[in-house]
Amino acid sequence: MLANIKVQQPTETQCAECPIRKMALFKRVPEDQLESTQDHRSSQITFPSRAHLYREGETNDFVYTLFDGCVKLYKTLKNGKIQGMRSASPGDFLGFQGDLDGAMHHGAIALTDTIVCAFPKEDVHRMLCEHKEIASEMIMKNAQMMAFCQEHLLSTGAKIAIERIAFTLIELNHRFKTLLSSKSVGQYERIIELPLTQEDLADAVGLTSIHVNRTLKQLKDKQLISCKKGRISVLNEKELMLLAHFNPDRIHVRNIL
Amino acid sequence: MLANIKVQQPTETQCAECPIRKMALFKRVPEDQLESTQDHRSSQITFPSRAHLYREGETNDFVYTLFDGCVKLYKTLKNGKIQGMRSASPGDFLGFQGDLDGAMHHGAIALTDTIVCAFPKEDVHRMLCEHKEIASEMIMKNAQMMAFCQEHLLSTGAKIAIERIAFTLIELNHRFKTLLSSKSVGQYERIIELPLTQEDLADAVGLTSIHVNRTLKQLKDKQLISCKKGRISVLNEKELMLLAHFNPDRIHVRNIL
DNA sequence: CGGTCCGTTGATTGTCTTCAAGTTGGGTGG
DNA sequence: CCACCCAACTTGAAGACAATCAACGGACCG
Repeated sequence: MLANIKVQQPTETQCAECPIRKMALFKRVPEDQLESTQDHRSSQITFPSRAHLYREGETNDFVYTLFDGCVKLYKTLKNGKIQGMRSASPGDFLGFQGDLDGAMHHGAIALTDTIVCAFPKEDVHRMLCEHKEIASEMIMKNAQMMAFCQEHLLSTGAKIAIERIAFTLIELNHRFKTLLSSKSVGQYERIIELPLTQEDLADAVGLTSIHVNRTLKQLKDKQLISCKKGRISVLNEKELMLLAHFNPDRIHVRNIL
Repeated sequence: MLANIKVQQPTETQCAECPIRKMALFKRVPEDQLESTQDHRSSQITFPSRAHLYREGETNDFVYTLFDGCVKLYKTLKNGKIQGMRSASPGDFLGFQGDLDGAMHHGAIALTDTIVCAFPKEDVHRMLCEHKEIASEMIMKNAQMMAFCQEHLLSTGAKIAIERIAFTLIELNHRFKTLLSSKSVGQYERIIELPLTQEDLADAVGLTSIHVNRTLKQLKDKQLISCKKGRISVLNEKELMLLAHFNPDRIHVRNIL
């Protein structure tokens, strides 16, 4: 469970000042009510890279809003094969599933040092009832996750290796780029280093890391990406988007509720 | 068999009498308020087999609760390849996506003659705000759809052909079985004919229909299934579940909100 | 009776996996 | 500082699995 290495922040960010709130679950909670939502929050917790937030098949008492970092959500088969569900980025809501009290349907492992805001699951029901802004936002977040999951499924089921890999890279790159450009008013690193090992990428796209390695080489030869240990960077977004059949409008959707 | 349980309603079913309401979006709306939700409903609509409820890339003014029948939800790539997202069954909520007014991210085509309850999209916002029971149910339905989509992704990304096919068949069979046993208090056809052509199944699992045909032959040889034109039946659930790595508790989850 | 949709089968090709060995680079402890 | 270690990455060769190409059968329908 939480027994992992967790460190309390010396000073916790207050919800009212939270820089990612505009993309998190409390987006629509009026400023003057934030104090009460904050009561639900048990704490900010940090996880070092490669630590588990929770494990597949085990129960976990918290849900999280990802505050900073990158977290791999994945499932496994009994034969050991892994399928990545999503590389979560700041603002993502983690750990919610239909049977809140049951064993987790997937695992979550930090790809970088990570900070999350934790909420006891027992409060989730109350939060959703008391704040219909949260319920609305939950519906929208879920719709976004659904859109992503379906594009991921399309990618995995109907594209060839190089297209799938291009898709996963360009989607994550696009997501981080949007985040960074909204955080820092000015400019941001034009080239982002995605915190993925080739094996993480292999899990995400449903291929072996060996074949991912060979395919990445093709992409490097075409100057579309660059790699170093545990990092992959997108160099040519336009070409990758074409290769990937990537349309940001299908995934990164503006909310309507 | 599916075709038999469908009853064409000469007069439209009233929400208060709706036999599938307990699994639909209005599950929790108090009896005495049903009249107002009914006002939102524009009509029951029937679609013949192989008609589109809506098409990918086009806009559509309604969302639907599937009342009777089976509907294939799918996406396509520009090269023509199709990936099935889900075979929807009665109680499923269709056509909702984050950008309600935008072009549909997926298409929906009837696999059998189908009856849906249609709701104008412009009322969706109001419905969710006015009835928090609907909002809650929406959140739960979405969690279920998410769980399914993720299992489907796991299946597509990490299993071999025979396992994927077994998974898709046993999952759909299990879903229909649950529906039928709750509809008819007494017994139901023990063997269900799933309304899938081999090509539909191929789309769902991300394989060619030729390879699906060969794999189905293996399953027939093992007496696990039987086929006729446009119908596939599960004969040995237990064996198929093992083959498929299928765990109903991961997908067909009891609600908690 | 011809047409069409769905299913079946064979032969061939190609993508991806598996097995098997390296190599590189960062980190650690002597 | 160097030696060592380990995880991540790289490369080659062989084989498995699924796609493609091609042809045919059978049921249903107008």
